[in-house]
Amino acid sequence: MVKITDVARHAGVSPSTVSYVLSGKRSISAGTRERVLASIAELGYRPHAGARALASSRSNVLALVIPLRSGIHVPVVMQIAVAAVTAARRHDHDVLLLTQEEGVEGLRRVADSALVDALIVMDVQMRDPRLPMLRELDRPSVLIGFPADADDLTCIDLDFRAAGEACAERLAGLGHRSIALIGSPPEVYARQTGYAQRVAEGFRAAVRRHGLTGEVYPCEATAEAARALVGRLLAERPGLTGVVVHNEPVMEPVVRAFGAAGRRVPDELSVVAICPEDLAEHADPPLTSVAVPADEVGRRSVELLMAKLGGERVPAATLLPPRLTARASDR
Amino acid sequence: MVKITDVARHAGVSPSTVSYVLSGKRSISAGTRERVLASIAELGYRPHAGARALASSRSNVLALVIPLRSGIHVPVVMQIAVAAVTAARRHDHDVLLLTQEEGVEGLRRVADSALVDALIVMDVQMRDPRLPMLRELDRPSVLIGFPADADDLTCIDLDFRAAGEACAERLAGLGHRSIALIGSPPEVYARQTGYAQRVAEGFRAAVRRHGLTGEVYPCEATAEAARALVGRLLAERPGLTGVVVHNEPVMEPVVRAFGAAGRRVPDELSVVAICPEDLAEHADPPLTSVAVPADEVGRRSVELLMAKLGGERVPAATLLPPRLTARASDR
DNA sequence: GCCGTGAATCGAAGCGCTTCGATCATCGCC
DNA sequence: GGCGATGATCGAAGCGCTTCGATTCACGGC
Repeated sequence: MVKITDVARHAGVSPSTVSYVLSGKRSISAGTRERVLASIAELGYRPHAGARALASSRSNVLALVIPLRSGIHVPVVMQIAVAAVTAARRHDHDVLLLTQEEGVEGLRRVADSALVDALIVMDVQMRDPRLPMLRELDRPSVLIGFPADADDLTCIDLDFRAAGEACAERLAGLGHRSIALIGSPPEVYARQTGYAQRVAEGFRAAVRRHGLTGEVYPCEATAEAARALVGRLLAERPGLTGVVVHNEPVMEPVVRAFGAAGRRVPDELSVVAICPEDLAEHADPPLTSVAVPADEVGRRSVELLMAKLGGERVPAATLLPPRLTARASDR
Repeated sequence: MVKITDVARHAGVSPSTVSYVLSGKRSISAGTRERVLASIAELGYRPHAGARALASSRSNVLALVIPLRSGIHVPVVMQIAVAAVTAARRHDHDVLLLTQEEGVEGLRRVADSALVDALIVMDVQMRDPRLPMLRELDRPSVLIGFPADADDLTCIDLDFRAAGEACAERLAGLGHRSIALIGSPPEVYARQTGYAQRVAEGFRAAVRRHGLTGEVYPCEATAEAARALVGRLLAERPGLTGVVVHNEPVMEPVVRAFGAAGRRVPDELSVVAICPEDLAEHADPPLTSVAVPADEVGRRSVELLMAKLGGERVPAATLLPPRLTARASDR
């Protein structure tokens, strides 16, 4: 293994000079910098991560806690994770993967052992047991999702309330009077996951404001459940002309089931989805949708953490505004 | 921050004794051990990860490289990742997440900087550019997937050839004479991803052995593509009575499309899938399938690495035998 | 009663890096 | 022409842990 003293000797400088070349924390003459960098390249030197962490009390690693629960759409989680890793690398950091299962204790472990400098926690619940721990930790964190009592914690997410609202508004604007929201699986509402409730709230608010008929229907994330629900809607809500779907695995089966019952999309039924952009684009027909900006959530979580690590103050709440893209599923 | 000297003082022993209590590398009297453990608990001591890594030249972190490519089923990747993290924790290790994007250079970086002790590389291609690097690295690695030239590298995966064979065998055993394999998207074959080719090989071998009619049909991972392909099969292969599907997003649309064309599953068409167990179970009808054992792959990758880190010799190839579970989609 | 042996513990060195103060040369300025 | 500033570099301390002798003590065998 080649170490900093090897580089120093090879370049004819002291180890501290090599360190300063690498960190840029003191000025170094151009000539010396060149020589040192050349030696580093020639010898293939990589600073020892542990030694660096020990001396600088910075590990350059972020923790990312991913959810394991049912009812959440796995590709979105993955997309956030990949975006976070990519963003972290741009800031010369790496990402340590933790599962929900590790719980509160896991957060304390990686923080107290100085394994990580900061934490990103996904799928935060309204009353999340991890919040007290995150508050008392000496390391910065960012929550993806909004708990009931966020106050001093830094949170980020799509503004799901506004998203639900925007979808209902869209249908109202197109003249629909009887609409429905096909939402997350019942267990997601049951465990007080903020985003599902907020979509429903926003939806209901717009329904009220426009004097529409509109209900919220939770739905299991299976094609079968989707078909069953569509059957029920056809029976109970004969005048239904517009549907908002916020449940990825169910979107295509819903469109198909309505079609099979003679309610073709978009001619006899308008559909608006809340889902990742690519899913809406590649659907048949392409769906008018509010994008779930997973990439942006992942990337900005990291950027918030970097700012905090740099001593900057950041806004406590980052609510990404919904962007609705009109496609071929409504009229 | 509480450190080992604090614990030592509190327990009335030397730091080295605390260290030996924790590592178990030397014998410690029961009384001393008790006292030290009590002090650790009382003070809430956590060894500093960086210091430990520096002194012991072990970081207790594994790298996991996940794929980003299209055509691979995201939930399987996630399942492997979660299983790997869970298994790693059981062995007191953590997992660092890397993306394919980091490439060969990323592997060298985390290995040479001693950030990780060992590596797991997913989605290995037949001729994978990362192989030479992995060979010359001084750290152990495990590949998920089999490259063309694996020789000294440790690899693990489902035996996809045997899986393809088992599915065709199953249909042959039920008396079907004209069958098809609906496979991965064309780009997956094009980039020489071993598993897709191996399923096809196994399928063809069984077809030949039983004198069946059987072809392989790549298929994009969209419902639309599935319906188009089913249309084509109905036209080109009127005598078709059995189908093997190895393409998760397409399974349900295929069953539906055949059903819509009057070829109900299982009465007029038998379907056998290669997919994760839960997907097959929750399909409608539940599908006879060979399980893709993502959990086991993740878990055993970690166990192989742990064995290697412990100096044990491990088999170069671990081919998990396919397990076919009969359900309601064939007869 | 002495010695060898093994168990239990300690002290000190050292892992590879960062960082702080000190040193020394250079420079512009009054 | 001397002086404070500024820039460039060095040396040494120290980050918190593991590990390698060395030391001490108790005990059994002869």
